[in-house]
Formats: sequence, structure tokens, C-alpha cells
Amino acid sequence: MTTPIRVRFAPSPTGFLHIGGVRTALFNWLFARHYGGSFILRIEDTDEKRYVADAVTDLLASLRWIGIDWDEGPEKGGPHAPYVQSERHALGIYRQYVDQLLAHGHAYKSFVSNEELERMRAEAMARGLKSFRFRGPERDWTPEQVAAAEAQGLPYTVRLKVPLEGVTSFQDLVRGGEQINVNNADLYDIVLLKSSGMPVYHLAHLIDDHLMQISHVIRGEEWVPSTPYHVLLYAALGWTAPIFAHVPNILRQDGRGKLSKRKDDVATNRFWERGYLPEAMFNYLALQGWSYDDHTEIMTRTEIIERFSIERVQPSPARWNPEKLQDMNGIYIRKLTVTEVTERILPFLQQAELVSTPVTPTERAYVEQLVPLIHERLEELGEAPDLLDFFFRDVSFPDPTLLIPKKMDTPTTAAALRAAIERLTPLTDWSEATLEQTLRALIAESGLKPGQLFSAIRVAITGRTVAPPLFATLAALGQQRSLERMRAAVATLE
RNA sequence: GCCCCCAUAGUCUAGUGGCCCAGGACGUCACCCUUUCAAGGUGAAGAUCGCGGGUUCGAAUCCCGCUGGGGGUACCA
Repeated sequence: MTTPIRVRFAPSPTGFLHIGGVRTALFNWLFARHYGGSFILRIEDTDEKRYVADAVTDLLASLRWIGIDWDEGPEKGGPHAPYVQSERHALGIYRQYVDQLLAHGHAYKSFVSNEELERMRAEAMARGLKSFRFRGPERDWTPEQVAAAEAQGLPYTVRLKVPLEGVTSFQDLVRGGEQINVNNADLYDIVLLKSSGMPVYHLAHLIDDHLMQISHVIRGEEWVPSTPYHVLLYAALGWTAPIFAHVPNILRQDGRGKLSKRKDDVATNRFWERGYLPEAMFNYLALQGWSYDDHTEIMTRTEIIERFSIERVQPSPARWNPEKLQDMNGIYIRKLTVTEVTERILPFLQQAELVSTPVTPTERAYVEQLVPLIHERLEELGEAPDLLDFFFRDVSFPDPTLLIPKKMDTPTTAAALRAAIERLTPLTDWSEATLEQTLRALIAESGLKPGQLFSAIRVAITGRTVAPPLFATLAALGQQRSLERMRAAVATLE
């Protein structure tokens, strides 16, 4: 029989979830969905010091936003509940395994205090030792010595008794199943249980992975160096280790280091705030370290699930490339219908106070009318308010020279605008087609270049030199407001 | 310092011994379309496949060394 595929994403709630974390979650999720396995979400909050209160809420929201759902985990439950380590610790789940390790001589109680540890480290440094690898003196203590120390009520940690010699090896799916070998002499006796009695990551995650029957551990490559400890621990506990796959980190844009929560603008919530589509982010992130073939990039969720394979994940780290993401977001926005874009930009327009909250039916209809003018110009939905601003607010000309097109001056520009006003005022049909016809006729008669006339009118009605197509803009703005703005422009020129 | 991982254009990647004097995408530039900006179309520049040695009739692809980058080195995860 084959063991069922079960993977997990196990973040620690120490702050917002950044896109690197989402990418790791995504690969796990894709792996599970591809093979029809289970994706488990587990919160690893064994670090009491770094715990951030709202982090879990943010984390769940980030995953849900991009479309990652979990089969077992917080707010969902499952056969291995609870899925929060502090709760599991409270239930006493970990302690029995520590006792087992102690009893079998695979771990020992260490009474060395933090201060002593510091001193030992400093001493080793002073002696010019190449590196400090802690091996507690208690490794070889007799039961009597241990009992004596305990009788004194000394606080202790439980450390793994790592072999002094030999080699620890494991394979990694991302590295083509390559064997990674580490000399035990390069390892040290890691802490398994803190003096507070709280298990450390290495112990807790491993017990949970075993209990939750995780078949594949897919995690960031920063875990490669500690995997030998995990291998040793599995053996000490008499358990079979899962299959490991370490996915590369996402590096900062300049390549200097991995993405950091503090220095980089990569919090997942920042992307929905700026108007990124979850499907675009999903597609982009799937391509950070994984590819399908030599030319396919735009793929639906279903296609990515079908095509995903962990063997095709790159071992080398990728750099964060916001330009590529933005381009992809534009592609996804252009695929949306006008109604969909309307719905999605409404919140941004409300935030900019261009429309009211809740939006009125009239406003919604007007926005829907405007969307075609900016649809293909949007790369982030958050750009919409700026692009549409002049449809909702009056324009002004702090710099009247903006009104004057190339190769023209104040009098000729004013004259051109006056001529346009004269032609447009009597119009009874304010449609895009009629507007174009009328203004082109004016050009033919006046001898002006299209760019000159259109440019002057554009600035007059929008207050800017770059704007959506002129006739559609005039049509959407309406006859009265268009003419008022053109007259105002003429006035500022005079 | 020590240990581990990685290495194809500025960036993301295809490539697993001959189909590759290296394909796709982002970015850049040019032209077309065009009232501006986009979008779209066409095209261009950009990689001695990090460097040096091997193995082989033949290497981006296999091996070794070096260099560079990244990660780890906590009673953090």
C-alpha cells in the first residue's frame, strides 16, 4: 500500500505573512492538490517571546486571499486537532516523547545556564577555536549526578545527544534526490525542551509531523542545515522520517539576502491593498522557482495544479521581481469583464472618496461607463482613482502652460479652444462618434494638426497631458461639464 | 571563521551528452498602429551557458578545483 500524501504549512505567528511564506505554502498546497492529498495548516507558536497577537488572523486571511484552503487546521479542525502548538503543549502532547528520549539515552538534561553558555562561547572564541559546538558535560553524567542537580532545583533544558562521530545523510526531492551528508562532528547538542518546559521548533514540529502522518516535508531551504538533527531525532524516536523537499528562498530584488519582513514591502496584505488580483499573484508565485515548460506562463489554477511537480522546482533561489508581477497583474486585469473591473475598483474609488459609501446605483453605472476608458491601462487596481479623478472632481490649471500644445502659443491655443467650443456648443448628440466627426471637421477647416487641437482640449477637460482617449472622455464627461471646463481653460489663458 | 546549498542575458526561466554558435517571458530600445498614455503588432540589443581544468568523437548538460551568491551557525522559527 502507498501512504497517502499529506503535507503541511507550519508558519510561526511572529508577524505578517510575506510572499516568500505564501510561496512555500503554495508549493505545499499544489503538491497536495496535484496528488489528491491533504494540505494541513499548523500554527507553530512555541516562541513565547516573538509572538504577535494578530499574526494568525493575518496569516489565515493571506492564505485565503490567494486561494489556498486547508483540509485540516485552525478554524477548520480535523482528526489531529488542535492545530496550534501552544494548545498541543498545554495538552501535554510533547512531554511523553521527551521522557522517552531521556529514558533511552538519546537526550539528556543540561543544567548549564545561559550565562555559563555565553562564557563557554567566549572562551572558545578566545582560544581561537574555529567554531563552538556545544556538547554538554552532562552527556556522560551518571543518574546519581543528574538526580543531585535536580535535587538542587536547578533549571534545565533537554538536549539531543548528537553522535560525536559518523555522518548523517538525507535526500532532497528538489535537489534531484541528491544525498546531503553532514559530519556529526560539525553538529552540536540542540535544545529540545526549553527550561520553561516549552518544546523548541525542532522537537515540536517533528512530533506533530509524525502524529499528523505528514508524508512530505516541503519547507524553505533555510531548514537544510537543521535537517540532520531532524533525521537523528526521527531515528532516536524510532520513527520513519518523511520525504524532504527544500524549496529555494525568494531573494530581495537586489539579490542581497532573502526577503525580509522589515526591509521589504512584501507583506501579502499590501498586495490586495494595492489592487493585485489573487489569481495573478497565484500565477506569479507558482513561477518563482517552478516552471512548466519553455514558454507557458499564464495558467489557470487548475492548469497549475495539473502541471505542478516538485521535481521541477528549481534548487537555486529566485529574486523578487515586482515588475514581472505587475505585468502579470495587468494581463489578468485585462481578462476581466467591465463589470468585474467595476466591482473591483469600487472599493478604491470609495477609499479615495470619489464615490460614496455605500455606492449609489447612479455612481455604479457611471463607473461602469468609465471602466472601458482605463481598463487596459490598469496594472494595479489601486491606480483607478488617480486615472479617473477628473471625472469626479473639478480640474484646475496651476500651470496654464500645460494647456499650450507643442508649436503653439497662448493666443493660438485660446483661439483653438474657442473654435472647438463654438462647434461643440450647438451639438444635440453628444456621442463619441459625433464628437469625433465634429472635431475632425474643425481640424480640416482650421489647418491645425490633430495633436494640437486634441491636446489642448484634453488638458482643458482633464487637467493633465496624459489621459484616456479624448472623444470617449468627452462623451463620458458630458456636454455641460466639458464645455464649462473648456471655457474655464480659455479664461485662464486670457 | 566553520558547516550546508546554489550558479544559463539586468531579472525569472527552458535545457538532464549531439535537435543549442542556447528557446520563452519581464525589463530596455526601435518601428508600426495612433489625438496623449496604454494595449496590440513587428523587430533589435543583451548569455564567450561564473572561471579553470578534466572525461568524451562530441558538454550549458558528467567529474574535480576555484570564485561568486545564498542559507545556517539561538533555551527564534
